[in-house]
This record gives sequence, C-alpha cells and structure tokens, in this order.
Amino acid sequence: MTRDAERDDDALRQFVETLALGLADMGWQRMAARVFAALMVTDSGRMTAGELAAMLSVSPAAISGAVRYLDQVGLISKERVPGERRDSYRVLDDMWYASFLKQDRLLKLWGETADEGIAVLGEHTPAGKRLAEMRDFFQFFAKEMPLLFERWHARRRDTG
Amino acid sequence: MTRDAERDDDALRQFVETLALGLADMGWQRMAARVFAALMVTDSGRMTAGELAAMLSVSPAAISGAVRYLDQVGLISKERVPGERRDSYRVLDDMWYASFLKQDRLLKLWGETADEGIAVLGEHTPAGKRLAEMRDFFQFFAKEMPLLFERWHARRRDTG
DNA sequence: CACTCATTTCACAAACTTGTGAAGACAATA
DNA sequence: TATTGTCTTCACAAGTTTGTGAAATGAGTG
Repeated sequence: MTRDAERDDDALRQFVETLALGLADMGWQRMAARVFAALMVTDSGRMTAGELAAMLSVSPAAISGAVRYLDQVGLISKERVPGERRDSYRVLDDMWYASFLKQDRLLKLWGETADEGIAVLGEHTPAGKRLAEMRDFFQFFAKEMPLLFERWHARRRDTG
Repeated sequence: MTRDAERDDDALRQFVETLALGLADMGWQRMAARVFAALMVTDSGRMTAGELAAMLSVSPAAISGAVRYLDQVGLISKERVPGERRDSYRVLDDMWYASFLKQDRLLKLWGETADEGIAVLGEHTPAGKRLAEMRDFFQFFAKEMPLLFERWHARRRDTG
C-alpha cells in the first residue's frame, strides 16, 4: 500500500517535470513552467506557495517569482481564503485563451516590425517584397487565430 | 551620395538587429536569428558564410553553428555553385510553411505528453480531466493549423 | 499594538549559454 | 598529390540566467 502510493507519487513528480520541460522548451521560464505543471496535476487545481515549494523542492523565493509571472500573463490567479494567512494559487479554466490572446498581440507586433523593414528597404525591392509577404502572413494569422479559438470554445461547449 | 549610402547601411543593420531580437524573443537562438534576419533583407536572398560573418561582425565559427541549425529546421538551404569553394545560404520561399509544419509536430507531441499524465492520474480524476482538455485543445489545433496554412497559400496565389 | 506566520525583495553564487581563437578537415584546382 | 581557400570542431572565457539565504514587508489575531 505504502509502496504503491510512493510509486504513484514518484510517477507524478516525474510527469510534472516532463510537462514543465515541454513548457520550458516552448519558451516559458523554467520555474514558472514547473509551478504551472504542479498545479495542473492537482485535483483541486489549487496550492499554496508553501505546498508548491515543498512539492518542487525549491525555496519560497523561487515560487514567489514564478507565481508573479504566471499571474501577470493570466495563467493562474492568486486567492486568499478569508481567515487564512496563506495565499492560494489556482490554474484558470480559460488559461489557453489567455495564452492565445497573447500570441495574437505578438503577431500584430511582427507586422509592425516588418513595416519598419519595408520602410528601410523600399517596397519595390525584392527584399522589401519578401518582408511584405512576411507581414501579410502574420496579419493573416493574427486575424484567423481568434476565429479558430472561437471554434474551439464552441466545440467544447457541445462536446464537454 | 556616400553619406546617403552609409546612412542606409546603418539603418539596414539596425533593422537586422531589430528583426533578430524579435525572433530571439520568440525562442530562436540569437545567432541563428541574426543570420536569418541578414538573409531576409538581402535582395538576392543569398549570402556566403564569409559575407554573413562580415555583415554581422562575428567569427566564422558562430556562423557555422547558426547555419547548421537553420538548415536543420528547414528555414534556409545550403548551396554550392559548381566551381566555387564557398557555400551559399539561401532563405527558402516556403520557410513559413516549414516553420508551421514544425509547430504541427510539436502540437502532436503535446498531445502525447498529456496522455502520459492521464495515465498517471487516472482519466476520471479532476486533474486527469484537466489534462484531457489540454490534449483535446492541442489536437484541435494540430488538425486546424495545416488547413489554415492551406488557406494562406490559396490566398497568396490569388492576390500575389 | 505586539506577535506570528507567510510572502517578497535583494545581493550573491552556481550553472548554463554563447561566441571566440586556433587547429583540423574538406574540397577544388594545378 | 600539394596548395590554397573555406568551413567545422573543440576547449575555454565572458556574459547571462536562475535559484538561494537572509532580512524586510505585510496581514491576520489576541
């Protein structure tokens, strides 16, 4: 019994690291990725900073930085139960939505960068045209991504 | 005349750095980003390793690593004109396609990671269900991305 | 208003990345 | 096969990121 529980616990921690590694490869800060992964595999979807520090074997200071970042980008929320001294952190249901809104903003930024380049190169040069194509590409995706996300939401309403 | 040419040259180099910085923020290796940006703003779309090293003021060794990476991920191709000792590197026209195929592969990988987690947590636990939703999200996008890209291609055929 | 527990901030240390120089490998000519 | 120009590899140094410990801050309770 104890053996099984321990084995499960190990498997769980290992999966947290796997998931976090994947997120880190996507460009997330490592600690933020580990915290997010830890919250994802919790049934309640909530943990205190202390619990997170214990689960991940890191100092409270490291947790502090990670949760601030995750909160800023809208992937988790900070909550304090009245009459508790400790903050809880919770994974948000619409976390993917937040992450895609962010991408949308980035795509727009790329369009602007391309425009800068076109101004320097001249829009009728081959290089200028190449950048114009890049700009169009990003604009296209900036427009389509939110629509795509809408469809995902709609589908989830129907299925789940 | 010389003044203007110099000024343009400066503006160009500065834009190369701007573009590279953006790519680096997206998670590209810094040197790879600079090389790619340099090729993007060239009318011919082609440069030799030596030219790249000179333009970016870095050692040939740095170029070597960067072009190998860019070649691997399919964003540039290496070419050698017969009777030349130098390799040329060229930005590919379908580079965005390559980059999106790569993303597609990544999305599938995410689905598999989620499945691992579901196996550990059990699919009927709240955490298991949360991961299942993550998997569905990635699967949905893995399926839709190529279709979206098709539409981009079609649009480009019509417009350009 | 003092006490206690939890979180945050800051300076520093450890670990990792990234580019360099120098030596080696490769390919085209003669 | 020797020569020359180009590219690659490798060990190392510089720079950056990342997490820690200790002190400071903030919030709830008597």
